[in-house]
Amino acid sequence: MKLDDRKWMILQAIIDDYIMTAVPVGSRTLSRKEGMGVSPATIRNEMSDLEELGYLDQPHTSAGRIPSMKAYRLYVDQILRGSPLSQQETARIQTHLNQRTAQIEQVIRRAAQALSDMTQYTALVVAPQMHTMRIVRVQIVQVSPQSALLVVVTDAGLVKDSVIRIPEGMESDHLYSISQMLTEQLTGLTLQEMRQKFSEIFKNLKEHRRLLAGVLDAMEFRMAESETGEMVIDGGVNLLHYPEYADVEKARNFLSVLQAKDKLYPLLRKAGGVEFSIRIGPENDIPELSECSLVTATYKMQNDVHGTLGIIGPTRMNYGRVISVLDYISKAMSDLLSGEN
Amino acid sequence: MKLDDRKWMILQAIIDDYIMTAVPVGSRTLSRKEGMGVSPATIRNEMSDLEELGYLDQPHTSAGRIPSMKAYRLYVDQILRGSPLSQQETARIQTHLNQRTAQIEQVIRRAAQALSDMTQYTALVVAPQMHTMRIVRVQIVQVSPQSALLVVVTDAGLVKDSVIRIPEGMESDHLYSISQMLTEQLTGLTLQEMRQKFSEIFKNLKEHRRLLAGVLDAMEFRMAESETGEMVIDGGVNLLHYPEYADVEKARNFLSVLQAKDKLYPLLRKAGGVEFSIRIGPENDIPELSECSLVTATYKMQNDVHGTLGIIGPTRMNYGRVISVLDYISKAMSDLLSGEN
DNA sequence: GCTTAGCACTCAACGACATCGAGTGCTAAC
DNA sequence: GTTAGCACTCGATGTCGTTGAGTGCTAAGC
Repeated sequence: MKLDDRKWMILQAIIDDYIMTAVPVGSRTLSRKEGMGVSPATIRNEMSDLEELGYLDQPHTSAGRIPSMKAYRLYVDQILRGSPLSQQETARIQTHLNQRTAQIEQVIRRAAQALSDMTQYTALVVAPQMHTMRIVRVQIVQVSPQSALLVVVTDAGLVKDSVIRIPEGMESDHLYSISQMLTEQLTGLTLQEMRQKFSEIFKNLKEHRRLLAGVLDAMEFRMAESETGEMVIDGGVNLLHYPEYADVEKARNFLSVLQAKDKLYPLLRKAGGVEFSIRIGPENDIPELSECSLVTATYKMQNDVHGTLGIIGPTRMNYGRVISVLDYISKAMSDLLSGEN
Repeated sequence: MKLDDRKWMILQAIIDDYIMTAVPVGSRTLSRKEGMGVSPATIRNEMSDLEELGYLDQPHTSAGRIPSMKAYRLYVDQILRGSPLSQQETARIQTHLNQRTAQIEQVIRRAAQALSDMTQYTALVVAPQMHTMRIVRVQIVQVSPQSALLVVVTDAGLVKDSVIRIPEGMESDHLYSISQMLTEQLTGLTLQEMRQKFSEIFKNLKEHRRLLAGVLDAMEFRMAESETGEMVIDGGVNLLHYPEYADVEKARNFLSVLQAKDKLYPLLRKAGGVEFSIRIGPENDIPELSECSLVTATYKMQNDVHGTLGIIGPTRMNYGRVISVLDYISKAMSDLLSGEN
């Protein structure tokens, strides 16, 4: 099953060429290439072997060969760890990221922009999952007679806020003491655990039931939101530049999948944790994306909380480069998000 | 220049048909239609007249006619005020909007979803311009030793917040009194006027320069953001369903324009204020959108602050329906946003 | 025994060409 | 003023041969 050196070289050359051109590559083309000191005929023999081994596919009899999914898999496992980025490129990424990025939401959005800009594929970035974080502080700030801002700070340094309604006639001092109490009671709990605790709190503080119900409601809503909502997609249009999507039908399907964030989300989540994950073609479970590959990496915040960022592109994507870019940006994000906030 | 009844009826029939099918309509097709008691030949004569008057175009000699921009203009001016929506439809819109929509950002996002869902075109919604609003309250809430949440409440009921860094060792009480002072000083000012006032404040409170600089910075940033950033687009992919975008090139161009929000923004702004604005084809200034029409409406918040919502679709769009939907949703939004918050 | 030249074969892509049909404009009859 | 009839236009569609890149196989060469 192991490929000898020449087979491997030829396979690599085919993949490289196909990544560039998206056109099936034939023996002549290949033999003309630099450093390939053999005739087309020889290459044909080797290609024939490679096809039998399952590394090459032939769209139709009189066309060249294209790499199979198995070939990409091998290639990717071998190649992993792309060449480092040039000074220029890292600089370009930094200008993306360095634009006043205090809030996480912004960091995420900018990272997605940087990713799609640098790779010309479609970028996905998901925020860290909130329910693994622990509450550090809860504060309710009145902003009008009928509304207040609920601020929740977590141990990952994340600040989430939502406007809630409050019963008319609520006094500011009151809100303050309730905030104190909530902070005291909820500190150290995950948002999940918080839910149980709340029923307890409800019993003790009947008179503020309406207010507390609003608070709980808002927190739950935020959690639910972060199950699917906190994902940024950038550069969906990029893929329309590639011949794979010369057909509007396909283009539309692809873009529709991007729209359905709730389907995409589990895919990204699943890859979380490990440093890099590469899923080629049908390896990802969404049928509409069976002609795409998904490459993901992980970024970290404080206290082991982590999020995922990734690239979707055609299976023939430039894996080396994508990995380099993901590597760099994930590190940059981790630095931005854990050092401070 | 005024069209007699029959010409007008024929023109209308042509437009209706073309809106449905996107195929040039010929005299035979037209004469077969219900209520059109004349022969193809007669219609041909009328069409010939209409073409001379500039209401019809002919893509090529042996094809049917398509309505010109001038025809749409006439049609739209005549038709304005579409038929009201059915019970079912309004219900559908309400399920979109009624999903726990406290914050403006959410109302806007949901409205965009509702718009694109109901029309199957592309929806745009821009937030009200911040710099016309007046400050009602400023509050700084500490969330960690080095950071705080800056909350600004405006007279339109809008709440904007941003995380800012604060000098280490800042006391909570201090932040409170500074908040008080800022509220006092800035109340009633527009965000624009606020800037001048700030230099004054700077002089009086030298010791808190760093903090105040952070506050000013964040407020300015939010303002700048709201110049272009606060626009939501939904259903960009919808247009790919129409034959106008069967060509990927065109589809890509269109989607790219949507990406460039800063170009789109002035277009929407320009239409603000008036109840409805319809710009057909080249009437809007973006060349890439010369085959599209833009229909916009206005929604209101408290104190004369208003935002814009609109639909982009092919010139042959179903104007009647679009206007009905815009009308309904803009009113619903106004209700949601001015009644409360 | 591997490499390569030669050759017959395959097949998508492309262009030329005929056909088809929806649609037009014009004229003459109603 | 309306309509039937007719010749004409022209994009769309389909057929068919041609082209050329590519293959597999065989036999000669190193």
